[in-house]
Amino acid sequence: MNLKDFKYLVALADTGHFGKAAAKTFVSQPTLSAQLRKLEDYLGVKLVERRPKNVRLTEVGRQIVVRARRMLDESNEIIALARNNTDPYSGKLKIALIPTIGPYLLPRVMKRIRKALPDLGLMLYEYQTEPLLKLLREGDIDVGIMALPAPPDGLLSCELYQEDFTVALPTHHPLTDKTTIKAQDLRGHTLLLLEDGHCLRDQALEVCSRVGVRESEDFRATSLETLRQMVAAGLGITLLPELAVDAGFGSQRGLAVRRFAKPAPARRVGAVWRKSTTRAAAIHELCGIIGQAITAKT
Amino acid sequence: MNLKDFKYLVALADTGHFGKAAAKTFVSQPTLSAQLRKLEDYLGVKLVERRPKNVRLTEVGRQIVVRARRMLDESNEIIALARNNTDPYSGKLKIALIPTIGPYLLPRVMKRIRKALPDLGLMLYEYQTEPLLKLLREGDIDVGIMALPAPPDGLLSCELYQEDFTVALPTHHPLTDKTTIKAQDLRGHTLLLLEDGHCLRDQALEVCSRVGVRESEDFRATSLETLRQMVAAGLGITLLPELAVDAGFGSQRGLAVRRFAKPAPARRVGAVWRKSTTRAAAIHELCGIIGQAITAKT
DNA sequence: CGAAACTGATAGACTGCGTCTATCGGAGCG
DNA sequence: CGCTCCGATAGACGCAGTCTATCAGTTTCG
Repeated sequence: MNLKDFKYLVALADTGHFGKAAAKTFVSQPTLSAQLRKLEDYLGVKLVERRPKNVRLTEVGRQIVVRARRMLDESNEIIALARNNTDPYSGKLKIALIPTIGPYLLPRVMKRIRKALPDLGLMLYEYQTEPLLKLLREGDIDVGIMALPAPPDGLLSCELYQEDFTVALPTHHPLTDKTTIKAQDLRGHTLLLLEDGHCLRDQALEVCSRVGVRESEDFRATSLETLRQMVAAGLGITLLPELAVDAGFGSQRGLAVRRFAKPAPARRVGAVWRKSTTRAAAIHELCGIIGQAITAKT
Repeated sequence: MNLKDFKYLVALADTGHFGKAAAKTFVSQPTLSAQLRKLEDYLGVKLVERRPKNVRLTEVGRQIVVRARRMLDESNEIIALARNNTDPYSGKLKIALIPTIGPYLLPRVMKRIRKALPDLGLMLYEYQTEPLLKLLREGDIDVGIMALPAPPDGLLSCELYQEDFTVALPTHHPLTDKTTIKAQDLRGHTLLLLEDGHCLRDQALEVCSRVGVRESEDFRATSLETLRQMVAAGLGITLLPELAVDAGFGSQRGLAVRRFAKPAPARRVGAVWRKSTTRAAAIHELCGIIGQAITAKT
């Protein structure tokens, strides 16, 4: 049983004439005749009544033509669906960012992306690194944007930019006197950090642990913004990634930011995707745009 | 684009595994692989993402699978539809009878037909000969039951039975004295007939015109029953086909019936259908049953 | 009433597609 | 580092779909 056979049948139903139906379907009349006979044999039912002057559908034939039409409609819809998705830069692209990047990166790049890839439907998600990687591997999302390095198994990645860490201090904190800060300067100060699961927490700890900074024991921020508020309230200091510094959410009152002395500790931010992805073209384009946007603004 | 390809695709969507999908569709793995690739090439879209451990559908792939499933459902429905109609003695059969036969023949045969062809859905209609033949030729009905001969163009027919004409008289009519009547005996009596269009009218006229019976000028009955009532009321005499005599509709009071002397004038009643009909088997069976029923009872 | 026209069926040949078996290449796993 | 699993590739084969040419049965018209 073949889709073409049903095309022939429907054409015959429309024209009531073998020759015209054949012309309509761009085959010879014997072909249509034979194929229709084959279909009738296969179904074990007479579909049309051949009459000297024209052809009339059987009762069963009529019922079957209804279904056949629906089938052909579906097939056309499939073709249309495929045609609309032929453009590799169209369709949905599911992209997840970690919480310490998303809110600060997106405002800087979304406008450019929309302009460069207007047909790309970006679906944005926010997950911490571990669940993000899990969803990525399972195919629930197409791209992850996170701190590199990413585990190499089945994944590819591309660095988008590096961002230095900065030190966020209460306005009247002694360290505000310095224009640049060295890691050792942090010794003895109380460090406020994000809760477990945020990679930024681990990165900050790695910077500070070498010089013996002690972490505030009874506090774990759930987001960078609350962390920022706590620092402004004078409860301690923290490290902020560069992109998060200028984000003008709420007021910056009570908060001072100082850069590290070169070479400043930094993290690499990149995009990660499956080797086997079908959206490589769109992803590469996306990476180019984001990289360009960040380096241009910095 | 082929239905099988979509079967492969759906199987792959279900199993997430080329080998298993191939087994499920009873082909080799390379076959399924090649056909799927062909489908992707044809549509110009990647449908599945081949991953080392299992396979995942593309976004487009998922959308297409939905349609593909619908298509396969339709095709299965078509097969089921055909299977249920494979029995030539099932399905609808549209049968029309002329008014002077239908009400008298049907009560004698319907029970037998239902018993012998329980799956045959009889659709019954009543038309005079001319419109009946028109509908028959156009395929709106499958069989006509009428007085023979039928015009031969594109039609076949089969005699079911012969029925003698009888003379219907008011109870106290002089002709009731005779046990059998000759055509000449009718001379000088007033003949009541059906309105134009009924073939029985023409048949009765043919019997009587040779002997110079005059028809009542201002009266045309619309049905045999009204005709019968008029005769019983003493307004004239008429000819009744044999089958209509014993039909016990209403009372027979005031009505006497006499047979013609042999050879009695008669009409042949038969079934008529298109040469090109697809229901020949059912029709032949039907004719056999009706013929048997009538000859058995007579 | 007979010839022409029209319609669908049949015959026979050819081509290409779908299918198979055998094998490869690559990735993950112990 | 070798084993295993999975999908892709190669090459051969056979049938199914298609074509052209022609037939057979009806209808139509001069």
